[in-house]
Amino acid sequence: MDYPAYVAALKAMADENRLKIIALLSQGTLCACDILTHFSFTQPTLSHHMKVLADAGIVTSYKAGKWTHYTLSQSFAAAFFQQTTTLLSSDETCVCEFAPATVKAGE
Amino acid sequence: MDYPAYVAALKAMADENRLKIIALLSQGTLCACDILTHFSFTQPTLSHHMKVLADAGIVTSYKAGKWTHYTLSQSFAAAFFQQTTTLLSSDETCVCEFAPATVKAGE
DNA sequence: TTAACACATAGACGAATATCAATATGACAA
DNA sequence: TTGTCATATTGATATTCGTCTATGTGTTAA
Repeated sequence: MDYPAYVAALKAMADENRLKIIALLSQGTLCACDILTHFSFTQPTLSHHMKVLADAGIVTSYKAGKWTHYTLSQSFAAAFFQQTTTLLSSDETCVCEFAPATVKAGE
Repeated sequence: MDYPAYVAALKAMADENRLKIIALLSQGTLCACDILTHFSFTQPTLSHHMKVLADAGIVTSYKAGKWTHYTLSQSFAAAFFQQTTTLLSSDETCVCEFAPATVKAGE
């Protein structure tokens, strides 16, 4: 289990506005100006949120003329499902891989 | 789609230490002292993390003598899977429910 | 070239957060 | 009762984060 990668995705998703952006993009590609019409924050704030989502690999983007188009990454969606399943399924043995710590037997 | 509820879960999960606590608890119930042996932070910090997880409904707890036992909530796991599916599946029409905004047709 | 548009970047500010040391609470044991 | 153990709470600090205004960059149109 790659905890840092999964945490990065969770952090990027853990904002209501970014979550709604993801929901919008799950319907298909949109340009920034179209996304912005659904929210009340400013354009620089949207630009910041899109950068967070792009840095986390959640969305991809390409420029076409004046417009930047954003698309939800399908490989992200697949990886996120996989990691969620790995985390919450009890028949995984990945749990103890992250810290031997000081687990002394019988003490 | 209950965005605030899903965001609350994501925020609580978006910390590497809490994620590892969830992974530990996916194997079964543990007391706070057992969880603590897997980490290098202090006991008050663990207490804080467990409160965050409990407040988000991710874990439940009960006291037995001196020990507090924590268990991963199965209803949380089910709800989280459901919400993740709803968010990332493109054949959902829940996307536009959160903000009519100023989407003027043709302008 | 000049203006308007779409978007990004810089810098600032307040709020939230992760952590710690110190202390409190409550249960059990001697 | 007194001490020890398990856990929670308090208060402080450093960092991160979401948002804003102001400005920069690059594209298209007149």
